[in-house]
Amino acid sequence: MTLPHPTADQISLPIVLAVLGDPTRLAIVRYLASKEGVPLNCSKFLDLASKTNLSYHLAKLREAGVTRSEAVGTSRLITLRRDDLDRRFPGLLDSVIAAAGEDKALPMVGTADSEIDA
Amino acid sequence: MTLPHPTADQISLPIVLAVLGDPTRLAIVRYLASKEGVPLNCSKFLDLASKTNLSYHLAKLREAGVTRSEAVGTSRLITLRRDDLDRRFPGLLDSVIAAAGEDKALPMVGTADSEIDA
DNA sequence: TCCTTAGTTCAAAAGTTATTGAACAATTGG
DNA sequence: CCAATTGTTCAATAACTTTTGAACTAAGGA
Repeated sequence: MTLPHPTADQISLPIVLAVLGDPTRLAIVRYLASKEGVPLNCSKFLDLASKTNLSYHLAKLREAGVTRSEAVGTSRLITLRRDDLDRRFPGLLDSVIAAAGEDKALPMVGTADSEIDA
Repeated sequence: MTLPHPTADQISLPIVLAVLGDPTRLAIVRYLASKEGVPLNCSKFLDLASKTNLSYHLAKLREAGVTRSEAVGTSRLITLRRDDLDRRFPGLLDSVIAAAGEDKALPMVGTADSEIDA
């Protein structure tokens, strides 16, 4: 672990909720949850936002304690902090992810808007 | 019901999360949940914020579909939309409220800071 | 070494949200 | 009718957040 992460007990509920209250970040978390166990790098999310903007959103998720980012070579391997989140806020992540799955308005990783509009 | 409320299926997950991601609003929801069934008026929340600011936060909660405000005389009776929220986002409200209950940093209705600091 | 890939940082601009006070309505009680 | 109570609206401001592009670092491969 290279970048600054809060410890499990530093994770704050309002901050987590605010961070998840952004459609781009919610889409990232939803995708991470769907690939749980598989560490993903930032490039997976490039259809959600620009590289710079992704860097910003991924930092927000990391600083809130929602994700863990590990530097490996020039990559960042990003994982959901499910263990810590479940311990701090039992049931929260699952209900958010389930609800996000029902939300047709959320952006999706791997679903180019251009293909839909075309 | 007098003021504009979204219908249950208009309630949006990111908006609900963003709205709950504010400590003042989270404290309001936490208190509403603790008095569930009892409609409360705005004055109950005056130790959280000024009257004007409360009006703003209560409007946000209402517009997000988290609360229902009914005009009765010069009062607004405010209730949690638990039924609609549970239907749309099963488990979400309960896990948020449970987590908020553990959060010592959240402002509290009926606990004047002045008394604590004194 | 040079080039590419992966991602960060910085500063600026744009947009949004929160907070305030003064002025306003609407209802209720005297 | 008058005054008090309850809460809203409005405009201003302050404070954040998001987005952008250009410049940067760091690792890895040819």
